[in-house]
Amino acid sequence: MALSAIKRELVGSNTSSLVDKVEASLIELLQQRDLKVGDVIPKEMELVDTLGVSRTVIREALLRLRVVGLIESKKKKGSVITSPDIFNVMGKSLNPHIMDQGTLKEMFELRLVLEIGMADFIFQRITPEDILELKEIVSKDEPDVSGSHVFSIDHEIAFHSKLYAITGNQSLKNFQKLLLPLFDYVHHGGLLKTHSGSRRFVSHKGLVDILENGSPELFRNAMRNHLENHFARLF
Amino acid sequence: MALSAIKRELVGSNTSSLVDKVEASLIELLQQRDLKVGDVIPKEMELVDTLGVSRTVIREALLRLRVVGLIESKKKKGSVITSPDIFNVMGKSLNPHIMDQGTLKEMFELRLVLEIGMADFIFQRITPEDILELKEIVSKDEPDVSGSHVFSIDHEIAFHSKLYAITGNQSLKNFQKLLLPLFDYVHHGGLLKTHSGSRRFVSHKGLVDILENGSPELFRNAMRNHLENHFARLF
DNA sequence: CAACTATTATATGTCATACATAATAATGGC
DNA sequence: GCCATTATTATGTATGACATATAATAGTTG
Repeated sequence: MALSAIKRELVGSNTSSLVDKVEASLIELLQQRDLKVGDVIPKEMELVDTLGVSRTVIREALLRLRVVGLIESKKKKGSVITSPDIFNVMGKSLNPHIMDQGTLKEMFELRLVLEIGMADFIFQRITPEDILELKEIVSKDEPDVSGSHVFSIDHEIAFHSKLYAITGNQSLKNFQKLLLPLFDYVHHGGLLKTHSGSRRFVSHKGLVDILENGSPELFRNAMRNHLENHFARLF
Repeated sequence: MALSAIKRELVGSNTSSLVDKVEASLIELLQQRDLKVGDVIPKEMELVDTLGVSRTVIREALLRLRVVGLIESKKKKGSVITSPDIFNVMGKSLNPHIMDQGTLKEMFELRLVLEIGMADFIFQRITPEDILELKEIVSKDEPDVSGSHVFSIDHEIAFHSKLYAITGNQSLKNFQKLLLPLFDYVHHGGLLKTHSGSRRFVSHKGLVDILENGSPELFRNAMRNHLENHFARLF
C-alpha cells in the first residue's frame, strides 16, 4: 500500500519527512489549545486516529519533544507538558570527545563573556551571606611557601560557581554547570598549557573585596583582568 | 518472554530504561573508537546483534542522538557523526508560547549579560568595514520631528545582530539568533510595556563612536547604559 | 573507451500487531 | 472506612513486513 491521501497531504510538497510534519502538528496543537506546563496531551492512540499515521511515527515525534524537554511521559498517565530546562538539553550534544576544536574554543569564549557580563546582576542581588561564603571559599586558597597561588581546579570551580549562583538566574547557572565538563576535559587533557605559574592580575580575594566595596564597573574590569591569562591563551 | 539475561545486564540495578542504557552504550562506543565528525557508525541491524536489543530500541536511541545533533541519518549510507550546532538544538524547547514567565525573564537577562560581556571580543576583532556597516545601519535610525528616536524592532535587531557577528564567535551568534523569536514574541505580545518613548541613555550612534575611538571598558559601560531601560523593566 | 542510463542491493523510514511493564483505578474482604 | 488484591490503561519493547531513497553496479550507446 502506498501513501494514503492524508499522508500525502501531511507530507505536502516539501521534502520534510512524515515525522517532521507530525512533530510540527503536535507543537501547533499545544499552542492552539494554549496548553500550559502540567497539562496532559492526547494519548498515542488518539493521535494515531487524529493524524492518521502509525503509532511508530507518533511515538517518534513525541520522542523528539521529550528529548528537548517539552514533555515527559509517565507509564499510565500519558504525556504531560514540562518546562525543564533549556540547557540540560544542550548537554548531550556538548561531548568534548566528539566536538571539534573550533566549537570547543568558542565555548571557552562564551564563558568569558558570561562572567564579565553578569556583574550587574551579581551586584543587584548579592547578600552579606554570599560575601561570607565567598570569603570562606577564598580562605582555602592559601599561597604556598613561594608566595604564588597553587592552581586548584576544585577551588576555581567552587569560586566561580558561587558567582553564577549569586546572579539568581537558574538558566545561567545551568549553563555554567553544562560547560564544566568541557573545562575539565580541556584542563586534564592538556589541551591548554598548564595554568600553574601564570600570574593572576586580580586574585579571587581581590574580586571579593570589590564585591564588598566596589561597583559593577570596577568588578567587570577586575574580572577581565582576573581572566587575563585565559584571554592570552585564546587570542 | 521476559527480559533476557543480556537485557537485564544492560538495565542493571538502577531505574533507567533500556533505551537510556543503549544510548549510553552508543556514546561510549563513539568515544572508544575515537570517531570524528564525518565517520559512519554501525548500521541499525549490526547494533541489534551487538547489543542484543530490538531494532525499536536501537532506533529510539539513535533518534535521541539525532535530535541533539550528534548524528545524521541518510537513506542508504547509514548514520554519520555530525558537529552541528549546539544552540539549534535548544531552539525547539525555546517555545515562548509554552515556556513559563520565569524562564522567559531569565532569557532576557541572559541577553543583557552577553551583550555587555562580549565587549572585549568585539574590540579584538572589529574591522574598519564593520564600523562602516554599523554606521550604515545607524544612519537609518533618524530621529523624528519631535527629536526622539522611533523604536523599530527591525533596526534594533539589525544593529545588535551585527555586534554579535563582529565577535566572530559563531556559537554566540547562533545563540542570539535563537533568542530572537522570544524577543519578538515579548514585544508583539505586549508582555513588556512599549519601548517607544523611553529615553535612551546611550544611542546606537554613541556605541559606534566608542567602538571607533574608545575602549572595551568604555563600551561595556555604554552598553550597560544603552540597555538601561531593559534593566529597569527587569529589576 | 567514455559517458550516460537502467537495474540492483542496501539501510533507513513507516506500518501493523502482539506482548511486557508500571501505575492508576476498581474491587473485594475485613 | 481502610487495606490488600485485582483489573484497566497507556507507555515501553519486540518482531516481521514492506516502502522509499540512494549508492553502487551493470548495461547500453555514442
